[in-house]
Amino acid sequence: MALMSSYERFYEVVRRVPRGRVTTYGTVAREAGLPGRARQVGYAMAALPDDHDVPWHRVINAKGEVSTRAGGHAFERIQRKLLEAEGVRFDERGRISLEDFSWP
DNA sequence: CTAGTGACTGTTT
DNA sequence: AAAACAGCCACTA
Repeated sequence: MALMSSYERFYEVVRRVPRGRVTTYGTVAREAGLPGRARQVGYAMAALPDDHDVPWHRVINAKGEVSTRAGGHAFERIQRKLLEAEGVRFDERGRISLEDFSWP
């Protein structure tokens, strides 16, 4: 696997995020060797194929919140539920403590 | 080719 | 603490 698209690089990084931890878009870009491309990470997540094995729900924004998306809040609700099921705790404002849960 | 858009972020108001 | 700004760049029309 010599050549990988930037999307595939992002997916590989997200696959390394352990259960019960979260990481940010900017961190994924940096770990993938493409610093400053946080927006592309979000774009890559939106473009995930149906048969992926990428824990996309562990990727949140730099504020520690689940990012909102165009179209509706259904996915955000699912994302939060998945994280809570892994033991990630949200505060009363719907934010995660990056101090406690961020990866690496 | 240009222009608009967006699962973002760090800095400055 | 929250909002505005300026970078960022692949994708689409």
